[in-house]
Amino acid sequence: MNYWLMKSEPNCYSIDDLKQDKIEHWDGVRNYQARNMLRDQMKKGDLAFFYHSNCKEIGIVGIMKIVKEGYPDVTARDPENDHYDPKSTENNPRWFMVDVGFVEKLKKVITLNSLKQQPVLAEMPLLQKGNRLSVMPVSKTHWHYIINLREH
DNA sequence: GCCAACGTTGGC
DNA sequence: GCCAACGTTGGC
Repeated sequence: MNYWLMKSEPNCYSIDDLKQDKIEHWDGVRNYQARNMLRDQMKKGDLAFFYHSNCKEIGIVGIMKIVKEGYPDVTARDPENDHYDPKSTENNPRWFMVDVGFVEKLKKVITLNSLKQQPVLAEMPLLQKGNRLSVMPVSKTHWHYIINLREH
């Protein structure tokens, strides 16, 4: 069982959207490192933090689970889509997505700032300088530590 | 294969 | 809106 953190800009797609949709494709990832994780490493049943980036209250806002493993991201082949990539073809798809299911919305956002205050989490990829990956792994230790920071 | 130019991400 | 950090592109 693996743990992940996945970023989304809430004005694009937020935890409230997922709460409403219950299950949604996690499409639009156009970075090879992130693509490889979506395609090769994410397994059904894995859990992931939903992270709001580029917004007023930056941080972890919820929990979701992987309900469908990596398959070709169809938005790459849609010329109308913002993430259209003409180099991705049906026989040789370049980009992948997974399906995620809503698990819970946190009562209170665990802010990026508060994560930075935790020495235990210093090694998290999320907190490393210049890390812009929109999908990244979370260690089991870090996962449980963060889970315990939740307010009930 | 190098690297300059450019685009994007995302915190502040 | 700024800008640092990083990825990608493409000429050579």
